[in-house]
Amino acid sequence: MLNIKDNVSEPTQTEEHIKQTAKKVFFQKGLLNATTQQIADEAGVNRALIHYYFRSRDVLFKKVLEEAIGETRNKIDFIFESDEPFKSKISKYLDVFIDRNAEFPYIQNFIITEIMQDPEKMKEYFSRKRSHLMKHIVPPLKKEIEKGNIIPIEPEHFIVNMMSMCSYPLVAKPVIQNMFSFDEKAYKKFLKDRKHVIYKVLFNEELPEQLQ
Amino acid sequence: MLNIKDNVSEPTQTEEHIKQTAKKVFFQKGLLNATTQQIADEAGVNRALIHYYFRSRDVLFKKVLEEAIGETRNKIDFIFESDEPFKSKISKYLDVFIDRNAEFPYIQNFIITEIMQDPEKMKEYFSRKRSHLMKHIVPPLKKEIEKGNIIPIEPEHFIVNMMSMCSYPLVAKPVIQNMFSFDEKAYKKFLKDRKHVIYKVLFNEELPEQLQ
DNA sequence: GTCTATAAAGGGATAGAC
DNA sequence: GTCTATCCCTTTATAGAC
Repeated sequence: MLNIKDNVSEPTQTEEHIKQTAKKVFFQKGLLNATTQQIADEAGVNRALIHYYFRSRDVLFKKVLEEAIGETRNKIDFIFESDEPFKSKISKYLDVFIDRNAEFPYIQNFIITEIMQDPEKMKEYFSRKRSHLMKHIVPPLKKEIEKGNIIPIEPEHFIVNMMSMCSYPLVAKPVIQNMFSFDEKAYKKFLKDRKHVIYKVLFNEELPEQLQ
Repeated sequence: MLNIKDNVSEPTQTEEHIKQTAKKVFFQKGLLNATTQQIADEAGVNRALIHYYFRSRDVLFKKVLEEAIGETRNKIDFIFESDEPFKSKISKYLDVFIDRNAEFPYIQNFIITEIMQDPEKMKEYFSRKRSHLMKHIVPPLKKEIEKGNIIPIEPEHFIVNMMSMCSYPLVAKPVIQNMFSFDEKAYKKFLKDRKHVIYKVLFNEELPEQLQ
């Protein structure tokens, strides 16, 4: 009997374990230039196994990055495909975006550095069609502005403001900790407050209790 | 006759040229892991010369980074040591910060990645005393809030909001260009508008004409 | 599937000629 | 000051034993 799984190459436990370890090393630890040896050590496997499963370091890179991007995209699409009010969607988006960036603070750094070294890679990681964020945010934002519920602003600037204020504090964690003499506890507290601060800055009103 | 310059090792033309090239390769091109060969090629000199002038790649790194950080710090200190009104200082700070980030978009990326790989490096790049930004911004910001001129906000969040909205669009240039399908011209126009947008978000009022 | 051994390439650093 | 030649180390990748 023919087993379809033989064709789609069901990942083994070891393969999956290596991938998860690589994700951690690259995006959590920020070791952008981690060697295959480092990843193998961290995963507790022999270095040759990485090549056995992924052929090359580059392929492992791509697999891990695509997976991480895809996960975030799915979460965000799920939020915006619901029929909640716009501000409530944005509130949930802040949660997801902050959480994802807290889990993998170096993923954006990684993307930017990778793309910089070879701009052609952009096309590999992002689809050619217009960003899903644009699609999800621009039309309802314009409507809310027309209705007078949101201070007038170009949608592009609104999106960039939102992403900036979410991403930067997480990406630049060491800089911020140093600047304000934050220990780990103080930094965590600071992050926890960010959601309220960002919501207030974006909409010029307090985050309602039911969205907290 | 004793020449003092012999002691302080006046940089030669070639030495300076290599340093400027390295600055460009690292911070403009974002080639964080540029090899000495790449830098030598870009500068049009022999690779051995880099070692002759700087002994090691690491020393060159540090020199270049310290120089870039120092330049920015001087510009910012100059602004805040004047006796202009607070909002006017912030407006000038936005100019400097956006300009510097536009010139060297990858310097923050570089700092973050370096520090992540060895947190001890933080101490080399930043002085132990409290950040100059804190010193310059926190007291006058509190006063303005008391006077009712600025919407109440924790100074730390104010500073992070400001830095986020300045830095991110420049650091994440390729991401933004892709998301909004911006060509070079559209991206430049977008950046030009940022100053107004950020000022408006920070102070909830339009940027006055005399500060443009 | 997993390991050892080794090939092959790249990159930092230095010695020494000019 | 500048160049060539070379050493040494790291890292990726693969061949082949088990």
